[in-house]
Amino acid sequence: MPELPEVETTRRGIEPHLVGRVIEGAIVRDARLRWPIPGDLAEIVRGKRIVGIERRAKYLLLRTDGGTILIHLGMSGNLRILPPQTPASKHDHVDLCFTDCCLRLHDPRRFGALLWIEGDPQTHPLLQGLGPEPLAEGFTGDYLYQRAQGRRTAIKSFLMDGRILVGVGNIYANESLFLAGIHPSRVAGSIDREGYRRLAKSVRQILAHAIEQGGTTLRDFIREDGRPGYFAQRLNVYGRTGASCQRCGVAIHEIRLGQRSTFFCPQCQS
DNA sequence: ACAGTAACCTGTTTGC
DNA sequence: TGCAAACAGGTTACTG
Repeated sequence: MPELPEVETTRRGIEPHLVGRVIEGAIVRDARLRWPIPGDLAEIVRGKRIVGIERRAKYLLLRTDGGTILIHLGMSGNLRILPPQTPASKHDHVDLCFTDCCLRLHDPRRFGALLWIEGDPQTHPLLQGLGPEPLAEGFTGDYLYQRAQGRRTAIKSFLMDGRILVGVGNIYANESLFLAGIHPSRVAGSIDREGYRRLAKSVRQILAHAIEQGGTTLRDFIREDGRPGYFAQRLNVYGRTGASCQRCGVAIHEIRLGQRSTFFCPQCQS
C-alpha cells in the first residue's frame, strides 16, 4: 500500500532515469483507472522533456517543459523502469516510452490515476486544500494541537485526514501512535500540546525511517527496479494482532476505526 | 464545519 | 474440494 515512504522511494528510484529525457510515446492498454487516462495522452506527451520529478502528498508530479503528468499509485500501484519493448503482463496499464527505457504503471486494483495537468499543478483540484508535508519545516506538534481543538474525531482518523496532514495512511498512522504512546481511539481534541509534540516527532521519525528502508512491502509494493522495501520487518503493531508487544510483551489488540483495521498495544498506548 | 460511511476494484484469505 | 463472502485500503462523494 503506497503511502508517503513508498511514493518517495519510487520518486527517488525513477528520477535519475527520467530527468532530462524526452518522451517518445505513450501506450495506454487500459484507461480505466480512478479517473480515465486522457485518450490523447500519447499525442500530448510526445516530444516533451521531463525536467523534474516531485512528490506532493502521495502524488508524483512528472514536470515536463510543457505541462505535468500526475500519477497516483492508489493501493496496489507501482512504477517500474524497464528496457524498451519489455512484454506487458496483466494490469500493466500504461507505458511512457523513452529511447533507452520504459516507465510502466502496474495497478491491479486500479485505484491509481494518471492525469495530464496544463499549467500550475498547485491549483489543480486534487492538490488544493491538502495539509502540510510531514517532513517539511511547517509541520509541528503545535500545528497539530491547534488544528485539533474542538475536534471530536478519533486521533487516528484525524492523523489520516489529508486536509490536516498528508502522506500518513493506515500503516504509518498505527505505527506513529504506538511510538508516541497514544491510544488510536483518543479524541483528537483531548490530547494536550505535549502529546502532539510527541506525535509530530513520531510521525516524522517513522516516515523518515521507512524511506531509509525503501518503504513497506506487504504484498503489492515494489520499487522501480523490482526490489521490495524492508520496513515491514520494523513494524511494531500493524498486522501483529495477538503477537506480543516488542516493548512490554502484552498482546497487540485490533479494533475497527473509521472502516480501517487499527492496531495498538493496550499497555503502551493510552 | 464536522463526523460517519458507501463506493470504487481485484487478488487473496476465510468460512461454510 | 469448491464456491461465496469477507477483507485489504487511498480517496472522493455523499449523508445527516
